[in-house]
Amino acid sequence: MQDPPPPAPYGSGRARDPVRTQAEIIEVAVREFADQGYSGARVDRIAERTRTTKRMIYYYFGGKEGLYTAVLEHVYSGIRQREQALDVAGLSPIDAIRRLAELTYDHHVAHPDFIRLVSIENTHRAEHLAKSEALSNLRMPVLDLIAGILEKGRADGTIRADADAVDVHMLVSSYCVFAVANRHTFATIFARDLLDPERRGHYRSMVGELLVRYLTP
Amino acid sequence: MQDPPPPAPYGSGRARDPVRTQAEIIEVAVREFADQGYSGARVDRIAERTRTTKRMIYYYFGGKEGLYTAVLEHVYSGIRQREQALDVAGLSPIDAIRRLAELTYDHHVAHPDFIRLVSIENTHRAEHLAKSEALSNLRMPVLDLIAGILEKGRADGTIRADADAVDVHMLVSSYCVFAVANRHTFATIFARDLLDPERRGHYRSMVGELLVRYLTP
DNA sequence: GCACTTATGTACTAACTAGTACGTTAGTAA
DNA sequence: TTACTAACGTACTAGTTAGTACATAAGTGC
Repeated sequence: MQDPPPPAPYGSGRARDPVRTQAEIIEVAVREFADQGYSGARVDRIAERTRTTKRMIYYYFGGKEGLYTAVLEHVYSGIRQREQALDVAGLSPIDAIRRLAELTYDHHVAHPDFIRLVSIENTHRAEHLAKSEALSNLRMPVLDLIAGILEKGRADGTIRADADAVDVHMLVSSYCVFAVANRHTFATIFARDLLDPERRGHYRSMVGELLVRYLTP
Repeated sequence: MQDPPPPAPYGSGRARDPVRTQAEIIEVAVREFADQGYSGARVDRIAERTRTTKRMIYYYFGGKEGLYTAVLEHVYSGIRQREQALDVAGLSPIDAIRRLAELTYDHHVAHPDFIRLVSIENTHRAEHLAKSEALSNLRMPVLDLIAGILEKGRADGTIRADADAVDVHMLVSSYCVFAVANRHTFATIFARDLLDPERRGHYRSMVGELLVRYLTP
């Protein structure tokens, strides 16, 4: 009698809800893969942490690799959507670049799982990304935004003529990704936490200034 | 009779050479861990690719984790030694910074395994680095070099007063690490290989210019 | 040439892990 | 209400993988 029957957790019987089941699997899998890497992630552990079973992972995603690819597609579609919401209209080209750099910094700091998954995918030489049709042809909207700013700036002489949109994106990304992706080894060796809330403002304005100085003629 | 005895591969009997045995294990393990990540690496595969057996890995390194830590210590000691050989004497502070940035770029491009292992260690939140006494207290010599350059430049007015050595190192690292670490996802999505030999010169001078512009008062 | 330590090889195991065979229930359309 | 399909759960398996028990040979000191 010290063994009361466990209450049926979510109503009686099974709650059939394929959309929620898949969403929940993805959500848990994002964390597991971001935390443990592809090889370190465990399908059983993911299943445990959902309200469904391992069987459903195989039912919906085919297997570990399919689930991982779905996770990549999920997080990339997230950043793509947020990039489309970026707004720098009404700013001068220089201010627009500064704003873009700072917003990118904010975004990356706010989404470490995305950065971790990108690092992990690079460890595997982006082979899953390349295989995914949904992803390998993905053009990121931020590129068009940058190209527009640069063009305007070149026209009014506030931005150097040889500025290239992909390079600008690379500069912003490298700075923002590093702070998140290499946070732990950097902190261990140089005793400085790049994401220390007290230094956020400093590092945030730094990337803006870095880009502005680089792009000024 | 169609089964000729396999020739003893390396002289007759066992060649006892503990130094070479350990060195060979480390060398093979660097590649395996850099290629596959910590969880993806296989102790059996490492053993296969050496002239010794798995038993020796456990004899010398205690286990997979000990071997991985030894690999980290090995590659960090390598970069530390090469940093000590950096020579920017006789250059103006500005030229010294430019040179330092470009040499760091060259170094990182030449040692992708190191960058990959750092990424992998960050995936695991630098827990092995932190545990290793040999590594967690490691001060990188490049920091003193940068500090010296900045001090000289502040004195003669060629470098802004608020420049910080750790931040400068972070700027250089972020750029150089990104090109190697995120090469694959970047190439897949933006169709540009950051390590394309034809673009090396461009990206090499870019990091120098980036730093010089940022540090100019 | 003998005792002892270090280095090495072979063969094995316990535990884990991705994946599956098989059965069952909930909703749906007729 | 019945036949059917999509969604789900349980119990299992085959293969892998880190780690070990045990035996043995190569040097070393005397």
